[in-house]
Parts: sequence; structure tokens; C-alpha cells
Amino acid sequence: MTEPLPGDLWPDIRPDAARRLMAAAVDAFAARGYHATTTRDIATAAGMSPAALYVHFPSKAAVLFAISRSGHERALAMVEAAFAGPGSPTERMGALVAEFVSWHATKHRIARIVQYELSALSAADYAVVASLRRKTEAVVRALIDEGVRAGVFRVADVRIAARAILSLAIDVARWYTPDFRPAPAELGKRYAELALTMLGAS
Amino acid sequence: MTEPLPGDLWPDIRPDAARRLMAAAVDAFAARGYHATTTRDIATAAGMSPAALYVHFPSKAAVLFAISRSGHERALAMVEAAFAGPGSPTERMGALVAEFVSWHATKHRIARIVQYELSALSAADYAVVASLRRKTEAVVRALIDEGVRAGVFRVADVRIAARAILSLAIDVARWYTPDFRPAPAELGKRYAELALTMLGAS
DNA sequence: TAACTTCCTAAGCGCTTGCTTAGCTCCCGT
DNA sequence: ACGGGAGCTAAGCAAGCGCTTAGGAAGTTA
Repeated sequence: MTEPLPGDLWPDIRPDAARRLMAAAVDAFAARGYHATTTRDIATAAGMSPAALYVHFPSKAAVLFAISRSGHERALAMVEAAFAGPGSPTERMGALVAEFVSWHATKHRIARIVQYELSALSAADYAVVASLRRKTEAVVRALIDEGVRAGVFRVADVRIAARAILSLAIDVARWYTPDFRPAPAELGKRYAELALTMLGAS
Repeated sequence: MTEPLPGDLWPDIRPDAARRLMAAAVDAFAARGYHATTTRDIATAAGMSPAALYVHFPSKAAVLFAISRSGHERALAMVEAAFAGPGSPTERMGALVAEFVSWHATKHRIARIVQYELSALSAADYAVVASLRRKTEAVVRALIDEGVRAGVFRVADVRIAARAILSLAIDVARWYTPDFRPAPAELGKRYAELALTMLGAS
């Protein structure tokens, strides 16, 4: 059920027990959803007693927020890096979609929480991640805009095209399972081609 | 919050109170999720006491299943009708995507339960809707296959293309809100064009 | 009128939930 | 040697959960 946790995940979260709790929460939230997961589930999966969670987090909601926030920040950073990268709008959009899709597959547990547990966040917590989400979408729109102005993309409506591009990637988190072939990196490349075709790229 | 319930929804569900309970459950499940919704929420929103729910349904899970099952059946019927309709593969695929997207926008509350509350179903209930989901996906694959064989679609991988087409439509349920413009019918047409472009339709 | 059926409610039961409290153990600095 | 903080647990509390029980109001049939 649980895959080995990469050591580079949440390097800033200390102590180690807090990271283990977050990793256990990711598995549980992704599999059953935030509301169906109990604090006992999380603590037990991390090898601790139920009370241990409250040594490191003030509440169950704070665990969700920590996961959702860092996931949103990672997603935005990826998209911004692809936008700022070298190459034509076509090349940069291809790289953006390939990496975004690959992330939604590889980290589909985190991605599921990021994309599908927004309604479980408090109003204050939601405001923080909503701002990150708006920035992410704005970057995609800006890149399509650039391609349209350069004459390499042909789309009827930039706003809808951006939504469609993001939908393709985000929805991967919903259906992806680790046994799916091709593997995430190759899947990302195929989706990048589909996305560029959809944008009418030459 | 609640939009007027179309009279043609669940015409087979009797008595009227059972339909009102299902409608209230749709609003609550779609807004907050199955596990965050209490039986008291549903009954109160339907204008009844908490115990009234158990006059018409054996459990809260049965309400979810009734909603999910009828939603899946409706979705499959739509897709099958578009497949069996008149016209070229291009025309039929355009009609399929347009209608499927329009449904995911108009009925986004039901669609959200259909697409995002699968993990809340019992194993037995899930088996029923999973069968309907496989049939739906198979129809889309068959139509792409037909277009590829007829030489009007150009895709590298039929399985992945089918996933992408379905992703575009399904994800609409996640982000759509009633104030979004263009309205569902027009949104469906724009998405149909994007989908056909993605399939390399001439 | 009387018996029956349908649809609903008031009250509450047993259990689980998120979270708290009090106290223990181990390690580190001096 | 010993004080003190960090990290953890056993026990349990108040609140809310899904669901049950007993019974009542209203309409229908004989």
C-alpha cells in the first residue's frame, strides 16, 4: 500500500516524526479522503499513539493544510520554471505539460489531496492555496497567449484552452495507479503531444 | 445554494419524499463530500426529521448508491446514444463530447458524486458502478478506433487518447460553477472542437 | 365505525470522533 | 550528579455520529 517515502520530500519538516506523520496522512487522505480518516489512523500508521499527532501539529486540519500547501507550492514552482525556461512557446508548453502530468502520476497521492480535498480546508487555509492556484492557472494562460501572439498556437478561447490543458493533467491524479503503463515520464510526453496538437501547434 | 430540481429527475423514485431526500443529499454530498455530510444534514435540508431518512432508505450509504448508480446509468446512456447516432466518426465524437461536457456542467453536483465519491461506496456497490464505468470508457475507445481505421483520426495511442477525452469532460465537474460563461451547451461545443483537434480530425 | 396502511417524529442508544491532561522516559548541558 | 526540555503514551472527556424504537396523525378500505 505505502511506497517508500523519498528522502527529499519535505526536507524542511523537522523532527523526523512530523514527516512520518505527514507521510502517513498523505496515504490515508488520498485513499479514503480527509473526513473518512481519523487521527488514530494517521498516528497508528506512523507507528505512534493517537496523542503523538498533537505534539507536532495543533489539529488534524493543520496536517491537511501542511500537505496541501507544500503540494501547491511545488506545482506552482514547476509551472513557473517551465514558463521561464529556454525555447519556443511550443517547446516550453511541451515541457510544462510533460512535467505537470508526470508529477500528477508519480505523486498521485499528494496530487489527489491538492486537487480534491479543497473543500475540507478552513476558509483561511483555502485562501492561501487558492492564491497559489490562481497563479498557476495564470502562468498557463500567459504561455498560451504568448504562443498565440507568436502565431504558433491556434485556439478559439485562451481561457478555455488553459482550463483544458490543466484538466488533462489534473485528472491524471484521479485515475492513475502505479501499475499503469507507460510509466509517468513517458505518459507525460504523450500527453504533451496531445496538448500541443490541441493547441494547433505546428 | 440549491437550484430548483428538474421534475424529470428520477421519475421512477417514489414517493415524492424519497426524491426530495435524494435531491438534498446531492447538494450536500457535492458541496462537502459524503463523509462530511450527516444524515441530519440531509433530512433537515429535505424538511424532515432525522429519522425520516430511514423510512425511505436502509442507510446513508444506500442514498449515495442510488445517486451514483442512476448518474452512471445516465452517463452511459448518453455515450451509447452518441455512438449509435448518425454521421461520420468525427460528427459522432463531436456530439459525444459536446453532450458529455454539457452534462458535467449542468449536472455538476451529480457528476461530482459520480466521479469523486467512488471510494465512499461499499465493495458491492462499487462493483456495480465500476462495470458501468468500464462500458462507458469502452464506447469512447471504440469510436476513436473506428475513426482511426477510417483514416479521419490520427492518434498515437487509442487507450491514452480515450483517457484524455474523458478527462477533459470529467474534470469540468470539478471546476464548473453556475456563473461560468459560456453556458453549458456552448461550453460543450468548444470542448468538442478542442477534442476533435486533439484527435487530429481533418 | 373500526381496522389497516403509509408516512412521519421524539427520544435516545451505543459507539466513535477530535482533542486534552497528567505523567513518564530519555538525552543533553553543566 | 542532576535539572530541564523534548518527545512520547495511557487514559479519558465532551460532542457528534449512524441508526433504532415506540408511537402518533392522516388517509383508505370494509
